[in-house]
Amino acid sequence: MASLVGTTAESFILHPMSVSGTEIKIAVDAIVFGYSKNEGVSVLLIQRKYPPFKNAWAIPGGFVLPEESLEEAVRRELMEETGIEVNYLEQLYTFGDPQRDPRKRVISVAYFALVKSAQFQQLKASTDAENAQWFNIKSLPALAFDHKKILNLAIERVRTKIRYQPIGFELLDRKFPFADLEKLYITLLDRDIDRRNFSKKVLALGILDETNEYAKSEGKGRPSKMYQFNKKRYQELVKEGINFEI
Amino acid sequence: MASLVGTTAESFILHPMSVSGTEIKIAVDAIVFGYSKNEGVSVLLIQRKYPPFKNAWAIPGGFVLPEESLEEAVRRELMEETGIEVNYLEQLYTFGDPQRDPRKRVISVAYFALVKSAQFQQLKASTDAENAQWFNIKSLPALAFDHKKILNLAIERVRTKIRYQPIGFELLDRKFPFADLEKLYITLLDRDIDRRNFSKKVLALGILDETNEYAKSEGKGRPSKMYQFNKKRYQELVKEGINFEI
DNA sequence: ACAAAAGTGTTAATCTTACACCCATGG
DNA sequence: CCATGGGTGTAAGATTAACACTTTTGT
Repeated sequence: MASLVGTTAESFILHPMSVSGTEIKIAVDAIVFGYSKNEGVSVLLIQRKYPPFKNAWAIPGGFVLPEESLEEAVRRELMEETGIEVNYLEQLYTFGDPQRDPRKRVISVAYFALVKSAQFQQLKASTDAENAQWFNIKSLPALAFDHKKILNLAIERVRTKIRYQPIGFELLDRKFPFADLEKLYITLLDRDIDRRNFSKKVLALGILDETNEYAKSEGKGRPSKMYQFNKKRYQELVKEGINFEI
Repeated sequence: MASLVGTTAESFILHPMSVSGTEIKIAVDAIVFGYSKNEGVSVLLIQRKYPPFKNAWAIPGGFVLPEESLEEAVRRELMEETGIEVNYLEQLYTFGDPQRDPRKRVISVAYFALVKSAQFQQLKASTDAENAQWFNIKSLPALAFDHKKILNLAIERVRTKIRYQPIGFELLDRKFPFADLEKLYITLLDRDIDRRNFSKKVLALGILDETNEYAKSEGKGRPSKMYQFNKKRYQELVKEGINFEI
């Protein structure tokens, strides 16, 4: 049987004693999204150190260990490769095409993840993972393997899902000015939103708590109230059959 | 390394020489839905011949072969185990909990599938797979492994998806009386539908062709026109940005 | 002629969209 | 006092929901 050295998919090396290759390896990959008001939506990529696709950018991920769940594997790999802890994690799709890895059959369970705005900012500065980097989704590099396809699916999923599930809040800080939420939706849906209609709609859902804090002004304009997402309330409302839709 | 005899997950046997068990096996499972006007929604299950869960009912599926895609694996296993060819196949979710199979680590990529009404009827009669059987989703037996969870997710997915994708047609015959479509929606959504509003809405989508055939009467009532789903037209409309929603 | 299911239109209610002015702050 | 962004209400239009009688067939 083929034997593998190392645990991350992007660095595995076929051992010289490899034989049949009938064994299928199972990996996880995670498309991590970050958001900031100024830069919009970014994804976290890592640069490969080994062939194939040496030096190409790729989605972080790696092989699943025998005793860990898929989600644990994702969180472990993200920590190892990028030093990040995500805030929201959801299974996206499983990619299993026999040719997707040129070396060997690898089936990859892809996840997408969201990080809070503050953490996204912070990570940008950290020196933790030198070969990990955020890329704005409007200017992505070429990607290794079928990672472009995975990434496109993830982007589409987030765009779609944000309209009927309150996942947008997972990209903002815990407390945020209302305008940030609006800007996030404008960015993701790529169209203008009427501020009045949007705020009426969102506030009518009853899942945002108004805090008594105000945004520190950035030099100009009226400071805005800070809001926070009330997850408990949201879950209660879901049970009562209310449905989020924007 | 553990070695496995046979290809179907529900019948695999650990070879006496098994050692470490660090190898993860990859399987596919498929929840196949059938529908008939009289019996409503059914799923296809197989009865296990080997322990664990010997004689319990289970979702059909099995291990992925080294050279086949996941979807090919599903179709192959369905043919082998139940003799069925499905009409619609979509990936559902990947189940990877380390404890889900008591013997060994098995990650399963679950699919759901839809078969046309006529084929569903026909298969019920066929003697092809003696240990395969249709069960109405309202009276399901206990299931092996975590298959109950998988099945529940599949049911939920179909119920949700039928509201925004035209997958309902995949459960009916190619030509069907309008009332059958309505009854399917009533069954799946589990609530009454106003016949006039429903037909207005569906016909307004412009994706149903009226044929010049009429349903053979079943003894009483006015015979209905037969309709058929125009998939090509639907795809054109999707490109133009129209969206199906019921 | 009656029982059973198919076919069809109108109105009220709800939801969605379009639209513009005043307010609070910093410079 | 000006520039900037925050905060807010109303009316028209579009969509959805409620509702019942006529037609066609078999018996």
